[in-house]
Amino acid sequence: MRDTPLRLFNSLTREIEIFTPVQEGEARVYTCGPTVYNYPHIGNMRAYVFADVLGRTLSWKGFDLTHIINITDVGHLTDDADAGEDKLEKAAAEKSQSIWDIAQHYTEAFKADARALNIREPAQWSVATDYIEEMIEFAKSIADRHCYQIDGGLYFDVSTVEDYGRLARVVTDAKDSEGESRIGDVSDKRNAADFAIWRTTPPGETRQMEWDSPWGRGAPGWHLECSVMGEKLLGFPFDIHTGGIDHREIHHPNEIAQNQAFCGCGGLSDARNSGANIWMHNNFLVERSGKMSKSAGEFLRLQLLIDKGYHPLAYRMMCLQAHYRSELEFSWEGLGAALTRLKRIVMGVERLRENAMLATEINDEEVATLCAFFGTAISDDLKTPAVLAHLEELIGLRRADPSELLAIVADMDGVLGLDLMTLSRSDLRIRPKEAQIGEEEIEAELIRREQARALKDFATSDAIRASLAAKGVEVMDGDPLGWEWKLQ
RNA sequence: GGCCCGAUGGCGGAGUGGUUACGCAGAGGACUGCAAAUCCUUGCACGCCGGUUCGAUUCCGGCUCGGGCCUCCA
Repeated sequence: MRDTPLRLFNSLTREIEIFTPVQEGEARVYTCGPTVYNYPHIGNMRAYVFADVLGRTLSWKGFDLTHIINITDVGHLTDDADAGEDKLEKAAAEKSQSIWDIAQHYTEAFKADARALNIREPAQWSVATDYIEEMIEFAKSIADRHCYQIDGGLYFDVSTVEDYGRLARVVTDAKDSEGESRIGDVSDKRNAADFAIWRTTPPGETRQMEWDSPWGRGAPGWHLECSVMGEKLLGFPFDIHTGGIDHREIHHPNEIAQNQAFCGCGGLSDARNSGANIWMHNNFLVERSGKMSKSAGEFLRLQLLIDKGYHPLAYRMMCLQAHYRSELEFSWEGLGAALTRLKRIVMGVERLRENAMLATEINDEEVATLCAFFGTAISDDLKTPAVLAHLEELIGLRRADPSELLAIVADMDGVLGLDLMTLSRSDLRIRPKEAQIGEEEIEAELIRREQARALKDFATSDAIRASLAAKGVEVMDGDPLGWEWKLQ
């Protein structure tokens, strides 16, 4: 099962390809990380759950994984590519805090969410502002042949590389900015798609984050950091570059163009010229009102789910139930369904651990078949929905040795990352922040109720149950926990 | 205006040229004083119109609807 060839969808070729590492036995992966000017919403986190499953799968298959996730703490603008304020500068101004404090705060918030979702620590969280010198060096090396300077700074001329925009499948006539494009001020760029490599600070202004460069004092363009850190930390070409599907259209084509310029590479019919062999993109988490957006004001944070009582891994389960390339619809009902599913799996694992299911006759064939299915599913472009189905069937097998099943579950969970071996039923108890009654009080009431039941005073016991129900507590006599908060 | 994607049962979400995963919800059963929880079993679907085919949910065309991108965004 481990040696089933790993097949992954490459956005660059739009085809499923067999993963073949650049370096035998190694896997080097770069994931576009968050811009830390605000809290991440759960849609943002889907990208890292996906990248984590990819990384876990590579590890599970025995590759020596080097995973880089960057932290973007400079360079993102609030509106179009040339005119907006830097998001971080803006956030800092609004809170009248140091931009560095802002970045630090939201970086920690992001990492906390990642931990809560069981996203493994990458080999390195690479921070953009730690690589300013390298960015300048990188830019210098491509400036003569691929860039030009205008008022806003140093710009990349996309017509100087072959196959610009292939990843996006955009029929970009670089020379032609006519048509109905809604981009307003295209300033004096040579091509509409040209982008900033280095943005100079306008005369008379000062920014909290700015550096000297051969093109004037200013800050790097957003696309530069990923090229530089990818090259520095992993080397071109590395194996896999991941990110959200939105990056397929602008950020990654630009990054690829920079990479081509840097290594003097030709066209993209050879994927390696892009800097990475495989480009992978996860689709969005959406809600009825449309795509989640940071700029739309309120957004769903992981902490909100936790406050409502959901274990964070319920959200991970929700992600795993859908294929990473499909849009996934978020709803509270759906999250509840994922939590219930996770709970039942965890209870099944607990049952195995207690050896509650004693096998009467062993049928190794069933086990072997399911293991093979698992290997096939995860190797087939990370089909986690199928993996979950196989896992549940496996846990329910009657004619199998529980300890053997347990070992297999542990192995599968190495890929899924749902903490199935350590999570317990009680960990998954719904825990709303806004509970109207304390746990001690509940326990006391339950003792009273048990006493009444012992005396067969069902009127009293039912009254206690009803009064607890009114406070959002559901009594469950047959459950190891005894009681549970109700959702909502 | 341009480019692209999707449309599967009550909800979410897989997959397939012929026997249509799975989860949640629902139903029935076991258990329970009852209920809940749990376990077992189980009903329910492939947007519309054509075409290809012995046969299409699956392939092709059109239509309708929904969504995304073209501007920062996972």
